[in-house]
Amino acid sequence: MKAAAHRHLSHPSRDKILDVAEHLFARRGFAGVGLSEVAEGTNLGKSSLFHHFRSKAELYAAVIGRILAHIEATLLRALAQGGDPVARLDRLIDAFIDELATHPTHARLLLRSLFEDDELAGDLPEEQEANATLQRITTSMAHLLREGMTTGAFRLASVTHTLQSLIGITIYHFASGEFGDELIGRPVFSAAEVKRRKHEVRALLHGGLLRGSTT
Amino acid sequence: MKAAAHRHLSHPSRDKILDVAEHLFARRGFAGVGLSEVAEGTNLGKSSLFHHFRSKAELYAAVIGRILAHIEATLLRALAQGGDPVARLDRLIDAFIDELATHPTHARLLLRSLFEDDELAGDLPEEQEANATLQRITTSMAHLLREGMTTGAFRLASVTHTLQSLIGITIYHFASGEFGDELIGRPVFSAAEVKRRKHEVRALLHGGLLRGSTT
DNA sequence: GTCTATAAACAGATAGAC
DNA sequence: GTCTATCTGTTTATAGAC
Repeated sequence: MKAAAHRHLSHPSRDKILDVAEHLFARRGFAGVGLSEVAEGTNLGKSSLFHHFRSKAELYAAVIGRILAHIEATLLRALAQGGDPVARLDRLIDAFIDELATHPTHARLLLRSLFEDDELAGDLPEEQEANATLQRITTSMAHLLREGMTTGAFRLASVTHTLQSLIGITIYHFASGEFGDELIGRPVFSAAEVKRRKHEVRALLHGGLLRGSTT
Repeated sequence: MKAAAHRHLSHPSRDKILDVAEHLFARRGFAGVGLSEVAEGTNLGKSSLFHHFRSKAELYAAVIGRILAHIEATLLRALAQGGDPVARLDRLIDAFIDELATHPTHARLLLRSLFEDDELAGDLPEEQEANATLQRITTSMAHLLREGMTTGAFRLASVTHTLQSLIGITIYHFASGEFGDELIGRPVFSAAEVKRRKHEVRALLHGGLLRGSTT
């Protein structure tokens, strides 16, 4: 108990570094951010960063790990409330969208961590823990889909492809930045558009795009 | 006529640079690629790159512009074949998926160009032409959705949110890299999985995820 | 159109004082 | 735990010979 508790104690400088790095990495990615910028944003010297993180890669992995842990907690809380598969899926999507809308850096970082696999070697313990968290998230979502299909609540489909579609629909939208804002016509992160997004995604998942067809 | 034709003449070195840069930028993004790598991959000296492109940003914009032009041509060809809105949407999605599957760099570059707006200033003529192409693509897709909704072929929904969903479902999947491969269990770009993707996306768009509901 | 050489700025990381 | 100073390598870009 006590051994794990240190993770949640506040380390002011460390947390400040993580906060600043999270915003910068979300905007410009791993390679696009210099440690001098991070130092500047934290009012610390560049060298002080290396007291808290051994390398830039470790800092990046820590940022990703922190948001994945937060997302996992949010989604598991939504799933744990029970109900039939349809109710749980609706709640899961709503919770996911709320999470991404509340933390505008998360969608971009999540998307980057999924397809910037080339930037990191993958050998740091922080990266492996982040990958494990990601694994657990996808596994619980896949389990829900599988259950819904066996009980007949969901149409029979490929679980993994459906999972990819859910990820694409939810995460991409909140990562689309200026393009999304201009396309939608209002800020993607505004309260009204977040509410509309939930409604639109739910409608698409429930009934598809076509009218009155179940093909 | 003759004035525009020079765009399509072959400029061996220039095209080779674009090819090499396209692969590198797709993997590691704008900031993650050094011009020395591009030079190495083309068997040219670093300085020779500056004879063909004024700056790294211009090279990047040229890469993005080239793939956007290719995608626009592909999608317009699919739309031009006519038919009712449902037929045209199905053909559009199939053509889009085929395009992304045939050119594995495109999904990542497209996604990056949508949300790496911070990396480029946006003032180069190459960037503005790329943005105009992107605008035309989204406009024709929006037009199709609007037509389908007014004729009653599609369920009434937000055109722009539906557009975002279509983009997320199609592009993200082919940009998901190792994560996607591991989730699906087979290479996302394998012929069998591309075929399955088309089928799964069509099923989701036609009937949604729930069984026998049209809510 | 490609090359060598070089400039000038910046990167990540380390040493050691305080 | 933060600092100054420094090392080493790399970055984009330019100048000018061929």
